[in-house]
Amino acid sequence: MDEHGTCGHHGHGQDSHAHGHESHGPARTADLVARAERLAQDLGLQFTTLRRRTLEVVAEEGRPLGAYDIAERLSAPGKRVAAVSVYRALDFLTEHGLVHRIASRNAFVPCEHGHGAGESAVFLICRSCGSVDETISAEIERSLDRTLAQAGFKPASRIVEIEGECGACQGRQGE
Amino acid sequence: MDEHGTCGHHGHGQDSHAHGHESHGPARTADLVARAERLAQDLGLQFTTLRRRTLEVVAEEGRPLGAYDIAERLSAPGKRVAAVSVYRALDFLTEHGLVHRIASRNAFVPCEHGHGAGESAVFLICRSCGSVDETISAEIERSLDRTLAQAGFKPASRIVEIEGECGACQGRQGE
DNA sequence: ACGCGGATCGTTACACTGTAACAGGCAGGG
DNA sequence: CCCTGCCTGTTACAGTGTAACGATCCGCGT
Repeated sequence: MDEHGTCGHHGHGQDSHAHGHESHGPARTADLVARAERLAQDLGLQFTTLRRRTLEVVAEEGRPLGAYDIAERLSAPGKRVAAVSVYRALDFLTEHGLVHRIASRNAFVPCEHGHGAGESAVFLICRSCGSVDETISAEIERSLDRTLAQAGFKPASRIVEIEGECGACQGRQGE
Repeated sequence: MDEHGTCGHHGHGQDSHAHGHESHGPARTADLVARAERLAQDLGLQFTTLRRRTLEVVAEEGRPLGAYDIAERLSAPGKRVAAVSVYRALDFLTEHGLVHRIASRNAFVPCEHGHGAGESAVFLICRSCGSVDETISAEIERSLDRTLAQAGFKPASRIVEIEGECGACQGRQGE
């Protein structure tokens, strides 16, 4: 159930295509942790060990992780971490834009660029390799804002998730 | 936990704003059932009693219903309908575009306009009254298509769900 | 030092969401 | 009639998420 096939993408970065995640690994993780520490410092919040480790686990994995998966990875033979604790840590992390929740998968991914928590992202979820690519398009935001204004609707949070096949997986089709 | 406050909306229907659901009631229900019967006729599918009643229940309610809520409404003192049966009926109904699943709520709403199952809709979910408004914007679709093409991503299904406050609820704020 | 309040975390219990597997029922075709 | 395919009923179970309570830790004012 693992084998996440290193979906390379390629992203000729137009329109602030903010990913470039060959090997989601430790680099991004360190960035995220640093951002979290700065954020906690500035706002007087507590970036506790559990929260840091939760963030690290999510960031190391290159694809969406369920809360129970995270709990499992955080647990050690003598030291079990309950899912409920992970949920609380995830609440904190999502509130401050450090991780995103993928509603269509009940899973979580690290935020792959430094946008504030208020912005909206588009998630491209590959059905073949399971990778998630986070992009931002000002054009989409504009169209959405226009539609929302027409409907007299005041948005609080936006969920845009596209399922399909990523560029890398279209090459090795049916393989 | 009910009290769905009759969120009237109003929708000055620009950009194919396809709702107009003052009182989601029986009218829409009959339309949907008729559509389902035609569809089943044409494709040689079975629009069974369970599927029809499930569709009716979803259509009568003006807001997202969970599968277990539907099961409860379909059950009678001596005749219990299991949730798993409802899920199967919902699978059928969603596959053919008669109802939509709201991923962020794990709930289902009737399709409020006659688009084919392939199209993509934008769901406006009100946090105050719980109503869901389904709209379609060609502009948003174009922006999305452009972004997806740029990313080399081949979409299969699209989820666009905006949470916030609907026009009607903004009037009676905090009330 | 002491107590206090607030936030975090551990633990248990529970509700809700969704699927797998198997058996019975029902219609249509040979 | 039997066989086949689809739908449904039933049970069991896995996965997701929250409520509630207690313990702990930490900073703060006295």
